[in-house]
Amino acid sequence: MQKLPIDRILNGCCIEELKKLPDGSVELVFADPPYNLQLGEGLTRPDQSKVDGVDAEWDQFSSFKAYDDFCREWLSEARRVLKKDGALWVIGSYHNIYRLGAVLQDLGFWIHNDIVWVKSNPMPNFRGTRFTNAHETLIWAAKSEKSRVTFNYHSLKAANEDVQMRSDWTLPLCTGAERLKQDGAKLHPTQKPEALLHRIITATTKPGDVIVDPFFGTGTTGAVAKRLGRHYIGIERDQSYVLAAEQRIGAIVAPKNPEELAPLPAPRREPRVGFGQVVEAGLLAPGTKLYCPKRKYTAKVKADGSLSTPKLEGSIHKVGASLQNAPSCNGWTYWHFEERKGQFAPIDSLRQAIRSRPS
Amino acid sequence: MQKLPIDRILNGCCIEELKKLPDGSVELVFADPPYNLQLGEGLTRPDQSKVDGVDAEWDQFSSFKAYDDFCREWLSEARRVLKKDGALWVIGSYHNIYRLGAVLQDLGFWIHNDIVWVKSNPMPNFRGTRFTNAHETLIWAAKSEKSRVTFNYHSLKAANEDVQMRSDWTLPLCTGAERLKQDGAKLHPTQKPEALLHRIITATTKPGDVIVDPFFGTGTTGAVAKRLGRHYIGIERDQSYVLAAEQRIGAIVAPKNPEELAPLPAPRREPRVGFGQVVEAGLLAPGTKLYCPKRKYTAKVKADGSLSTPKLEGSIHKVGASLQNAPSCNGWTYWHFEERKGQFAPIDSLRQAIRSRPS
DNA sequence: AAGGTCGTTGAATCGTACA
DNA sequence: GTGTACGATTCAACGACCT
Repeated sequence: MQKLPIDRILNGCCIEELKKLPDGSVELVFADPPYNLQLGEGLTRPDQSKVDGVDAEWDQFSSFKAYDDFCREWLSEARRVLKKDGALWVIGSYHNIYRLGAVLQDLGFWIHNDIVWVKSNPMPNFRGTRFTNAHETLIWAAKSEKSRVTFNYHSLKAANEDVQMRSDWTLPLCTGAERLKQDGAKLHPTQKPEALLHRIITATTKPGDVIVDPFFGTGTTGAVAKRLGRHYIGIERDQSYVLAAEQRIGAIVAPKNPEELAPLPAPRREPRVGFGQVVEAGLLAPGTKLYCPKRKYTAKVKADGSLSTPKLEGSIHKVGASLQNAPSCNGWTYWHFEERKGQFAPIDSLRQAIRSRPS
Repeated sequence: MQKLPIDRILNGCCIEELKKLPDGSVELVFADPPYNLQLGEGLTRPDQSKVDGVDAEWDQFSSFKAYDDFCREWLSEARRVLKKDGALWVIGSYHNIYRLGAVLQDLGFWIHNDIVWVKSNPMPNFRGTRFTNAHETLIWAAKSEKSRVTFNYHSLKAANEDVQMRSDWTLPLCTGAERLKQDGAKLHPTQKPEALLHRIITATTKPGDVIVDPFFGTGTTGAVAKRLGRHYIGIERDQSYVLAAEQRIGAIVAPKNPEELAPLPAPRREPRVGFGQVVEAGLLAPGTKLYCPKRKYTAKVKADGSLSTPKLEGSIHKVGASLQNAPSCNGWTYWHFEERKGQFAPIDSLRQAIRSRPS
């Protein structure tokens, strides 16, 4: 049996290189496989600039079946390489995550959680045709139903203000100085933020564990693993990525006392409360009349969470601004509803009610 | 072909009852399918043999296959029943959503978004072995890639503080008075909050549309549909749920004023005004100079409502696109005229002036 | 120095009405 | 059905540059 190529990057195809690794030899696999995006013609922003989309050859598959076959192959090898109590993380979007999830269940992996990476700064939908694609999905699965996987529950809870870490993680994209660049352009189209790997590794591995990443890219997994006192084995077929990753990881100093490394707390963004939620929650019925502070103007609540007057329609803010001929208006404090006969309250009180709902 | 059983609950198996509905007859399917099929009890293999649990892995595969077969059957019927531009929503957790997603993709449904329902008050994980399961996943998919589905973009934006609605929705569980009870116990184990259905229905249907829910349960879909001026067809095999749903929906008063239900119209639904009309109306004299936003390019207004530069002639859109070397251009917002000395305004403001003229 | 403005960018399955 | 022309459409974060 081969010796495990610890803390090295193997330059080659993920399936072939996985096949060279011995059975039951590693604690964790983290995988960020191709998403099979199948993008159409070039997308432009409203200002006519072009979106730098993912058009790499490695992301193209001819059919769902071709993609499924690919997944089945590398996931089988990943499962073989895992120790009995080992675990797997995969990340994907709606394009591929249902394929991945179904295949890994078929192979006997046992899902513990799926995790939603809620992006604090996603790319908007430029054409106004869909919801902003603001999240990606991760699956955390054990090698089998009987595996007793590592889960550092207490350190996660302690790091998270003594409440259990939830399945929704709000984190920003990988931008700024963290993003690897070459001649000013991003080196890799889909580099993941280190904070994401930090949380995964501190949650589900112990110091000294070995983590295999079969789609190593620019080596985020290796960088975070080294910083956290874990070992990595990277597999990457593009040599320019291998070189960049080696340089990146080489600059990182491994810690002296990995046991002391705490997981990242999970700050939860205060969710935006829109007027639509007030209507959805049944706090104001469609058709209810709203009044401006001096009762001079009125508007009607619509079922979709907009306001209407005989001449105007739009958000609580836009309609308020138009009526006053002002550039802007805070609709929450401008619009009032009749709470009791002759008693008016600003609709902001209803937003407060939503914010303080059971949690 | 049968008449559509509008605003009724059909007491029976979802597949059999769906089969009775005519082809291409409804705008939306919302489905909250059961996913306890793989949990041992009540599970039968496709061949109806007993599960003995000796061969755990084969057994698991067999149970996934049974669930997939079930999904394929009801999703096929759901797709058949949908109009050409119809759409489907399904909700699930990690137990079943990967099966559902993969099957619906295989059947030709075209995913537009997946949506994460982030629960503001989830049940904690009592044993401390996993992350708190704090979300469920919804998939919004069109009948096919070519479908032009309903998406009330402007309603959603107005309801959400004038920013695009994202794919992560934070909403509380269905609790309190909204939760149907019987002798103090919850009547249905997985009753969904009305706010969730409210957002789905206002986002992706128009008033008067027909919504089929093949797993009707206690009728949340029907209740919200009725309140929003949409029609429903519920299918439910448990008669006690049917009775509860009928009572619940019967107590709801359908809205009187359709204008309160209408989605915010897109600006483009306003009557089309050509640039020629601006010139005809004398709002811009032939020969007037127009400027691009950065004042880099200029063009002259011609009497026939076209633009000219020394090298180019054509519509406001074509000339703008050519100058920028862009595939397309909205001339209304690209071209500016000098309103007062040093003050520029887009020519779109002149179109607005024409639209708001008394006619 | 602190603060404001402007420009850039990120895993994206991103039109439609009319002739 | 198909081709053509109109014309609708973006949020948050970060860095550069200016006042």
